[in-house]
This record gives sequence, structure tokens and C-alpha cells, in this order.
Amino acid sequence: MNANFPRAIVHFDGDAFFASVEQMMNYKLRGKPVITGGERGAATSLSYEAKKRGIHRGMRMSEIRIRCPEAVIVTSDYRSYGIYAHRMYSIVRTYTEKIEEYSIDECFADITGLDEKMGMPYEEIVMKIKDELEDSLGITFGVGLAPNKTLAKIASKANKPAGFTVIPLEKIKDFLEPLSIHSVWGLGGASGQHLAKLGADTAYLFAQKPDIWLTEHHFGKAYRDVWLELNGHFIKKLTLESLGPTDSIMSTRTFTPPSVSRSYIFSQLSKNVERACEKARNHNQKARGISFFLKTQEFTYHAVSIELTVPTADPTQVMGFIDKRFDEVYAEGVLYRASGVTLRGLISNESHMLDLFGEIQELASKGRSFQVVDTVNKKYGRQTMFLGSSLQALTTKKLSKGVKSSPIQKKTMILPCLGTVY
DNA sequence: TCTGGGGTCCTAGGACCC
DNA sequence: TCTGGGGTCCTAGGACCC
Repeated sequence: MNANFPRAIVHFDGDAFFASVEQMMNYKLRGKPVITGGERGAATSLSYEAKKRGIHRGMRMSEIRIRCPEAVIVTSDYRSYGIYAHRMYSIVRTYTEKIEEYSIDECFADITGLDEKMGMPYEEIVMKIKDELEDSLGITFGVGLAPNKTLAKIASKANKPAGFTVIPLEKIKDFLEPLSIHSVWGLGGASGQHLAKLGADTAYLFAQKPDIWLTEHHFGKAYRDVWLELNGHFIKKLTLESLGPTDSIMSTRTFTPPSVSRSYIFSQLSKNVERACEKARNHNQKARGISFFLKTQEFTYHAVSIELTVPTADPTQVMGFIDKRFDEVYAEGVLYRASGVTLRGLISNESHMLDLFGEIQELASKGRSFQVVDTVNKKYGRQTMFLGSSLQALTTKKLSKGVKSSPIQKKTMILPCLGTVY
């Protein structure tokens, strides 16, 4: 066994991922400052050409146009980014099954023992994977090799773009000494502030604190896990197999411009409910609880959470519950900028529970009508069939795009509206 | 830096049960 | 009818992540 790598964990991180995918899909964009996020008016991802011109994430498009008139601003295309992400996972998966699909542009892989199997040092194996990723995707990756996830993340960030950094056990100190506590994975916000105040403002100073120090300051498991990993221990397991059921599903959307209209906001929420329920049905899951919120222009949240006696993924049902309690979060005259819904306590459709009132039966028959909805939507595009209560949200969107009469209308079947507002 | 959309994990505290 | 102590399950909400 390799003394420096009791476990060999690799972190792959796509460089400027969304912007890079855009450049790969459209060769005219290569070498140009590309910015994604056009639909929200602020930069989401930037090509390195754009970064060189002093543009940063979150910058307003209006400002970007002034600063960099040659900038190419595009609308986010998450479907394509997802396809590239999938290719990335499958290439890594040809080396090991132990892979965590951490996010759309990152993954972890556990290659422990592969050195002996392939008769190559870990460093060479990782270089080989990196080359293959870059050749077949046309995108560069920041890559880190370390004894655990926390250190692998630090490594992949160390040398951007297109870097490959190795942190063996014996070299940990060199990497942690200059590293601000805020850039450690998991200590980004208030917890980093807290640690810095207590004198641990670098990763190394935190790692050097004795165990008793953590106890005395009442640091919980989250801190302790990071602390152990900074000291070289393998604590955070990889989450394998990202397919399958999820724990919760949410759908939220900001509306531009913000609105005071009760009916408009209600229909926005209804649209979110449909999206979330559709996703739940695709996962073959039902929710045991729902919560919904409105977000004001001042960024305050007003939320209600509801427990369901019978699990459901039926938007008419869900909207029925929300309708009854909508006015607990909505206030007349207040300007709102976003709404959202979360389906909680998801269970798979197979695990049905018996109840006293036969509601299961009733829902089962409704469930069939939504199978029809999903089939139609798959064939003709999403939201071809939708709830009456979502109508205002959908038509407003079309009008704002300047589409007067869409051919979609012909295929549209409006289901009965449960909401009081139309 | 005035701020998309979608998640996960941890913890405190309540409900309920011996 | 009252009391204690201990355990498990569940949820809300906070913090953090990309």
C-alpha cells in the first residue's frame, strides 16, 4: 500500500464549465469572452477570456456590455451542460465504479488500489484520465489527488486552469499554511468567520488545534469532520450512485419584473408546483409534505409548511392545499420577486400505506390521468398540458418573448383549475 | 457582489412509547 | 391518577454547497 495515500481520492473540476461548453458547441465563440446567464441579467459562468477582462460572477450584464463591448452573452443551456457532465462521469467511470457525481461540473473518484491493478503510480493514472477528459470533451479540468475529499478539493483549485495538483500526506502542511480558512470546503460562511475570530484564520492553524479545543468551543460534527480531513484522515465518504430517489425536490423561480398581483404570484407558484410534481413522478416518488414560500423584493422569505395525510405527486392536489393557506404568506401591496415550492419527505410509489378512508384508491385513479399528462408532455414538449391555475404564468411568459400565437396552443388542454384565482 | 435555481446534511426539539 | 427516565421517530430550520 502507498504510505502517502491510504486512500487515493481524486477531484475533477471543469474549468469555466458552462462557458466552455458553449465554446465547444459553437466554434465561433472560441477565443472570445463568453458569459452565460443572459436570462437573469447577471453573469453565471465566464470564459477565461472574459475573466481576463476583469468581469466576474454576478456582474450585471449592463455593466459587462460597457466594460467589454465585444462580450458574447448567451442564455444558459442547462440541458447541454448536463450532457457534457454525463460524458465526464462516464469517462471517469471506465476507471472506477467508485465515483460521486457531485455537481454538474465536478466529480470525485476513489482510485484506491488502482495503482497496483494497473501497474502505474496514482499520479500517472490521474494524468491519463485528465488527458482523456480533455481530449474527448474539449474542456480543461482542474484536478486534485489527495487522501480525502477535502484535500482533493483544495488540490484541484490550487492551479487553475488545467492544473493537476497532488497532496500526499507528508506535504499537507505546505498546502494548508497559506490557505485562508474561508476557502476550505464547508467553512465558507459564518463558520469561517467564527474560526477566524478564534485565531484559526488559515486552514493550517485550524488543523493544528487540539481535539479538546473543538470540544471546548462546542464545534459539532461538521467542523470535526473537516478538521480530521485537514489532518489527513479519510472521513467523508463518496456518495455513489446518484441515480434513484432523492430526498426532496424544489422548484423556485424569480419573476422579472417583481409583482404585487396576487393572481400572478399564485399562478407562478402553480407553475413551480407542476414542475416539482412532474419531477417527483419521473422519480416515481410522492411527497409526504410540502412547503411553499414567497420572497419579497427585500429578500425576506415567508413560508408555510404542510403535512399531508396521504402522499401525493399530483399538482391539483398540492395546489388545493396551497390555495387554502396562500394568504398566510401573501400580503396586499407587497412587492414580491420570487416564489417556490419544496416537496419533502419523498417516498417511492411502491411503499404505499394503508389508510382508513380509502383515499389511496381515489388518488390512484387521478394518478392515471397524470400519466397521460406526462406522456403528452414528453412527446410535445414540457408544459404542453398544464393546470388552469398556471395559465397566467405561461401566457405572460410567451407574450414577454414576443410570441403572439404559438402553435403549442393547438395542442393545449387545460385541466380544471382548483385555485380560486385565475 | 445587492443576490439564479436546486440541493444536502446537521441539530434541536416535539410527539409518542414504554 | 401521578410520576420518572429513557428511547426512537420525525420535522423545521439553519448552514453550506455548486
